[in-house]
Formats: sequence, C-alpha cells, structure tokens
Amino acid sequence: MTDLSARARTLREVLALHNYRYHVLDDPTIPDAQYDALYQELQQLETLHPELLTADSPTQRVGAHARPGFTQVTHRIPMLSLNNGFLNSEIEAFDRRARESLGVDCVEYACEPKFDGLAVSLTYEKGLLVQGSTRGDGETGEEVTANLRTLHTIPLSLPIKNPPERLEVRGEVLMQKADFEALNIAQKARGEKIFVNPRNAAAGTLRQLDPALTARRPLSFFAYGVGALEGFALPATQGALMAQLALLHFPVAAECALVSGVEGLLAYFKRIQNARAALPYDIDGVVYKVNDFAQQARLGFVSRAPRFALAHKFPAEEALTEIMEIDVQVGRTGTITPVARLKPVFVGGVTVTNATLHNEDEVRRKDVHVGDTVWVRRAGDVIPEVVSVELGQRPVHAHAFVMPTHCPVCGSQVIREEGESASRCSGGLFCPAQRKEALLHFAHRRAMDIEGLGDKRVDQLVDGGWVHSSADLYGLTMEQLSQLPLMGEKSAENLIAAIQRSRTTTLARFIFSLGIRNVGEATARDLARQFGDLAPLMSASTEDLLQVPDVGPVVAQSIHDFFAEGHNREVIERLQQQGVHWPIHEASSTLPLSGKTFVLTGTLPHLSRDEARARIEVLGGKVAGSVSAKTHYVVAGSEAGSKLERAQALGVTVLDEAQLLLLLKQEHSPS
DNA sequence: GATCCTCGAGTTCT
DNA sequence: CTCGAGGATC
Repeated sequence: MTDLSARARTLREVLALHNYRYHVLDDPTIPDAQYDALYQELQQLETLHPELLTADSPTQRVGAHARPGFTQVTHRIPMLSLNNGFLNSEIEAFDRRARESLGVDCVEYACEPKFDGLAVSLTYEKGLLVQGSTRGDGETGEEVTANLRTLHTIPLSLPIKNPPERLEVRGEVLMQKADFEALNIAQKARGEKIFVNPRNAAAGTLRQLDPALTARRPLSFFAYGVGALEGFALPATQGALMAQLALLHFPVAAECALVSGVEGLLAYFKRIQNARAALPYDIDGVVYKVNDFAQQARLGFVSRAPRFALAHKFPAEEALTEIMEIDVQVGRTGTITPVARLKPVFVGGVTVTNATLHNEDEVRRKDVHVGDTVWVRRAGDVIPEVVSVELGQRPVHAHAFVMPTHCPVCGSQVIREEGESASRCSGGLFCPAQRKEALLHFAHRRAMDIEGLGDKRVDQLVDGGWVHSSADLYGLTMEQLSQLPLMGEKSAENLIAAIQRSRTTTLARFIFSLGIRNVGEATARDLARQFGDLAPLMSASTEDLLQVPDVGPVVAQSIHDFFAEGHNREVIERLQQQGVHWPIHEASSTLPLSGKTFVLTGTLPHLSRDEARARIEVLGGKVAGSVSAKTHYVVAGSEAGSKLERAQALGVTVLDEAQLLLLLKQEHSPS
C-alpha cells in the first residue's frame, strides 16, 4: 500500500468518525474548520489520484446525477406493520396474551418512541452501504440509495474490521421539528412550496430525483431493527441489538428503554407522553417489543403483523368544525354512502374537507345534523372521521340527514336489505355511477391495469355515450378519443396503447376485474387456480364453487348469480372476441394433485394444519373445509370429529398422516 | 355458539 | 385505515 492510499484511508476513517461525533452524538471533538481542512485534503487527493476514490468516501455522499426515476426493490424479509392499541385495556390484553403463550409470569419488553416518519431499509454488504429503500407496501419498496447516502447520520461503511457478508438495518427517516421550521422559512423566502408537516417534508425530500436537492434538506435517521442477515451474529435480545447498532455508529433514539410487565409498559407510555412536546421530532406513540428474540420467535405472526410487538398510539388530535352539507355517493356495488362536507379544518397535519359517514345507522348513532358543529379527527391518522357532535351548538336551522329514496344519479329506487347496514341503488349497470365505478375497477392497477383511465376520463367516456361496458373500451379509436375535450394526441395514443397492453392478462386479474360481488383479489386468485380457465368457472354449480377454499355459501351464490346474468355473459364474450386473453395455467392442470380435494380433520402428530395444507397445495391439490361426495381424501388425525364420520358414511378414502406423507412423496417424485 | 382471522369494499389527501 | 361480514376453527 502506497503512502498516498494509506493517507486517503486514514482521512476517510477520521472524517467518518468526526462526522459521527458531530451528527449522531452531537459531541464534536474538533473545530469545524479543522474538519473542513481534512475534507479538502481528501478531496484534493482524490482529484489528483482518482484511483484512490472509494464508494464510502465522505466526499461521495452526494452522487453526481439526477436519475429518471426510482426502481422497485423486493425486500428479502418483508417490512411488517404493527398492530395498534389505544386503550390501557388493549395493552393489558397484549401483555396477557404474551404471558400466556410464553407460560411466564412477567415479560420483559424493549420500548421505543414511534417516529412519525418513513420506514427505510439499509443494506450493507461486506460493510459497504450498497442499497437503501423505502418500506413501500412492505413487500416491495423504492430504491432510494442515492438520497439516503446524503444523510450524514447514515454510515457509508461499517466502522469494524471484519464486517458481515450482509447486514440490513431498518429504521425511520424523519425531519426534526426545528429543521422543518427552518426549511419552511427558507422555502418561503425563495418563493417555493411550503410543506404542510414534517412527515410530508421528509417524504417529499426522500423522493427527490436529484440527490443534490435531498442533500440540502435536513433529514434524520434512527435505527430500530434489522432485516436480512448473513454472517452477522444476532444478539439474544432487542436491547442488545440496539446497543450493537449504536456501536456500529447508527443513531438510536435516546428514549429507548427496557421495562418489565404491563406496569412497566404503561409507565413508559406516560413518561413519553409527558415528554412528547419537548422531543425534537414528531412521534405518534410508542412501540413495545418482547425483548427476547427466542420468545419473539415463539409468539410468531398473525397474517402480516407480529404477535410480539404492539404500537401504543397517542389519541388522535381532534378539531372542531362545521357540517356544511351531507351528500351521498354511489359506489361500485351501488352502495349509497353519506358524506359530510366540512368547513375546511386543519387537523392531524392536513386540511380536511370531507368525511365519510358510512351509512344511515352511523348518521343516526352519531346524531349528525347539517349545520352542526362537530369534532373531527383522522382515524389512524389517515382517514377523516366525525367523532361527535357539540349538541349545545346546534343552530335552529340545523336539519337531519334523510337517506334518499331514489338514486341521485339514475333515479332508481334505493333499497336497504333486511339485516344490512348499506343502502343500495337498485339500478345496477343501468346506473351511470355504478357503470363508471365498474369501469374504474376494471381498469384498476391490480385488475386489468389500464394506465391513464382515471375517473375524469371515465366520466367523459360514459357521459359522452362512447363506452357502456368494459368491452367497449377495446373498440375505441384514435379518431373518437381525439374528439374528447382535454385529450391531446399524445394522451390518446397512450390510452390506446394501455388498452392494447391490457389485452394480454392473467385469469386471476380478469376474474377480479369483472367486479363480482364479494370476489376481491384473493378470491379471484383462488378461483383462477382451482378452475384453470374461465369456461369451467362460468359453468360451475354453487356446489362446485363451495369446494374452493375460502368460498362459502354467500360468495358461491354471488359468483353463480353473476354468470347467470345474460348481460354479463355477453360482455365477457365480447371481451374475448376483442382479443382479451390469458395464458392457461398449465402448471395447475399438470401438477400431480390438481383436481384432487382434501379435507383435514383432527390433530396430526407432526404437521400443523397450515403445513399440511401448504404441502398439498404445492402439488396442485386443494384443501376444502367440509366433506362432500366430491372430496377425494380425508386426512384424519387424533380427535377427528364429524368430518371423519361423514367421510366414512360417504365412502371417502381416509388417510392418516403417514399415509398422506407417503402419497405426497410418491406424487412428488413419480418413478 | 363463540371467537379468531382474512377478505372485500369504501374512503381521504397529496 | 377501518369496518363489517364471510369463512374456518374450536
């Protein structure tokens, strides 16, 4: 190693250390001028000898160029969401479940503030920061490495000799209150956009395409966990992990603490609640995690949320405003929803003007009148909701809401079924509102994914009489589109191209796009997998449909009714004529167990229900809930009940676990 | 029959 | 995000 490269390396290490002392510890040990001198020395060295430049050099925080957009990244381990609790009783229930599941008298918890920012993930390979991404939907997020590199509190490399092969650090990016105020003053002085709250400012900054801009905005980072690991020895507890992250120079919140039992949790909550206003950043609650990782593993997950952690949230901020009007909206299924039009009010960080009142009963229950003064908040800090009415302030001219007897859009009768909370327009697809919503659903990103077909466009197409059903979309021409107002040549081209692209789709998307009542994305996928193609699904009896997992009598009836409707069959036929198609999923018809239906009953000695189900489904079999003549196998464990009796009565083959495993093995590797 | 869990549907604002 | 309701499980 030459003297120069040794010097460059020393400079990098010294600068990284002082950067850490300054930005993370807030305890610099050298004057700024001296830091600047060292920085310039390194910069000069790198300019003269570009071969000395490394990715983790402090001079490389801001990348050179703005890029056209962000790419998607799939998290190696999903970034989960947490269950929420507001009431002490909910916290007590959380602690009780943890104690009972673990069989202990008292659980130790790691507590931390719940930052009101954006969750991000930082991947270090061989000690170098190689990727930073947003949480996104938890499965996939956006790659924002260049922007995250500009945060001085994020290490570009790990300050250790033998770094792990891979370490993924997770934490929150946020803007501190003081930084937010200063930024807005500067923005105003420059005549630029004012941010409404620190969270939005942080989100907007992180999504800047030009990292140089991100670098000029003051973002902070706090670590609170890890994701994918290779060659990293995970400590035994959350508390120890936080200590280790701090050793690796990651900022961790000073408010982190270990407590015992529910009393400890509630005391911690109170302490942080009292300190909230004085904290340098916004928080919306605190987070409790079972401290011991082995205990965490035993508690496991419920769907996408861990059972070993809970977010204890502060009550949402509430504000007073007035109800100007109560309108109704017509949804895709004809649901008539009353909506409160509010006098604009700033609450929970945004200005709220609308709030749903859900249904007639809800309006009665809350006793909301037009003209009332009401308390409003953002439920879960997102969706506005009317909390209560200040009855004392009800003006004399206030009047109650009356559910219309006829649809405000098509004039059809409004019907409320016995036992249902929703009122519905009976117009079906005759109702333009329902037709529009149906088209929007059809074009939805998760359905046929026709980009550029938003509500404004659909309004034009339906109101102009160009499009009546989804099939009409495929007959649209450039000439027709160019007659529409506000439709340039380019956007017409784009729309036609998007419609063209959607002709090739998947069966699951197609089924979802039809908008069958009670059939959402998940059920559409199940149906596609079970039936393999559309024709068998269309001709399926309710009996056949009931064989599909998670399809019960109500869903089966909805599907059957939908395909019995002549108009629906006609639209489907026209769609196929127009070239809408999907690959027939060969896999499903050629898998060894496809078409075979299993029913599990009782407790198996080794496999859990979920494992058994997963193993059967991998080979194309389906697992149904109840035994019928169409069931091929019943797998019975100990304490099998009525299902076993029914299987014997119907003469269905009964397997025990060993026989099932044998069957799976044979089918898996047929000789 | 009670309880847990998942899915569907409607919804707000930027 | 939240509610309600459908389905599965005990």
